[in-house]
Amino acid sequence: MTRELPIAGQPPAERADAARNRQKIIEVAARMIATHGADNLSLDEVAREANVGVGTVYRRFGDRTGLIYALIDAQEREFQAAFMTGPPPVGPGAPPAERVRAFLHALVDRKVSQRELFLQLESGPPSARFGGPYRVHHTHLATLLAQARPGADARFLADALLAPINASLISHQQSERGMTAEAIKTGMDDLLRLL
Amino acid sequence: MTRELPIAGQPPAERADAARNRQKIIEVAARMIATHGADNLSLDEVAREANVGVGTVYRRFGDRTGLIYALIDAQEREFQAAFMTGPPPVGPGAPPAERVRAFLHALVDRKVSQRELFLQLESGPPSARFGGPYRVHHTHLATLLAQARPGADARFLADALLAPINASLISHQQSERGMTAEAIKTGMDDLLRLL
DNA sequence: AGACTAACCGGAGAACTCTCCACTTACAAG
DNA sequence: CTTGTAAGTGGAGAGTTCTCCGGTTAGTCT
Repeated sequence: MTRELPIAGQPPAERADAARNRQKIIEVAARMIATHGADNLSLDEVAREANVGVGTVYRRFGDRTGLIYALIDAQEREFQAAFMTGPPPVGPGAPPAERVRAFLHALVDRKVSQRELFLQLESGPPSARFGGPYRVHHTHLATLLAQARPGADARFLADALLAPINASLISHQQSERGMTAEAIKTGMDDLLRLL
Repeated sequence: MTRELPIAGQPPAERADAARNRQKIIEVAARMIATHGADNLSLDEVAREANVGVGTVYRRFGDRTGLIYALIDAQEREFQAAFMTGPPPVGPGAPPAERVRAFLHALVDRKVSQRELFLQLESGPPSARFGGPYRVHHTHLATLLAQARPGADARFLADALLAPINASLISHQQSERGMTAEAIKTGMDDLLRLL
């Protein structure tokens, strides 16, 4: 008897068939990326493989970037929970400067581990790059920086610290210059120490 | 009698008809961008407008990004000449720290003034983003930084300073947060002062 | 149960980027 | 001037992303 009760002023819940399709599409896309790589992901092919029309994919996810983002979303929620309400040093409790450092390290790890997906996401339209997650990261970082470095332009500084942690730069540093994730984190530490 | 003399060991010069077509394509593309915006540039349409097959466009410029780059190239050459051999403070003669600052300011201006083109270029494949110009800028900046801040990891630092000066972030800062080019330069100055 | 309707579905098709290759042409050499 | 050929040409077509909309269905209400 788990009927969906209508909630006043709430957008109507997703229909059961639609939810099934969304799930199926995400599964298929994840599988196809695992085998063929994210840059060869064709939404036509995803639709075919999921036994769904291509229109359905677009209705559910808006565009290519939207689907990519859906694949990132689960980890992004975890990440946000970690720095908003999780344990120190990344969560509240530690001194701001330390939280900044922990946050940037965690972000580097995140970009490295989902490198391919972020590469796709970041080559989409700017709205995708700076919407949602970026805004949250930026606000969070700017708040910490305002505490750690009163007087500085925290918002610009946040942009400036976030900017080097982008998938295509990291990818370039790793493949073209042989840097490891650790080396990148060390670099960020140096940068922070200088500040 | 201005015949092209063959130069030993040199790749053969571009044929006259090919040069004409290249020129025509660039002109048409520039005009179409001026009227319709860079993100609505269709290479099919450029080809049609230039009375040329689409194959010719691709033979000349490789891909979409290649054509975009050709439109940026003239100013890029000027820019590189300015910081390699031009007058101080951006050119040689001024102290390294000052040259760094002048270089970053000039780069901000450049990205702002050709914002649309860079936006296109930077949303292409990473090879386009970090090929050619980036490599030159990075090498130049790293060299200056090695002099100005001996002991620091100049190469990483160069990446980190170049990263915030990217077209889509700048575009976002301008349109979404109302920052001017001056505000961005001021922010970079603050960052440099902290270092 | 039956009917109503908002949400959903699928696939044709428009618009684009890029590849391929049979044909054409500029131009250096004889 | 003629000729050989490397360079250049153009457009058909493959493979994408995304839009549109007539037909279908899940879930609710009586």
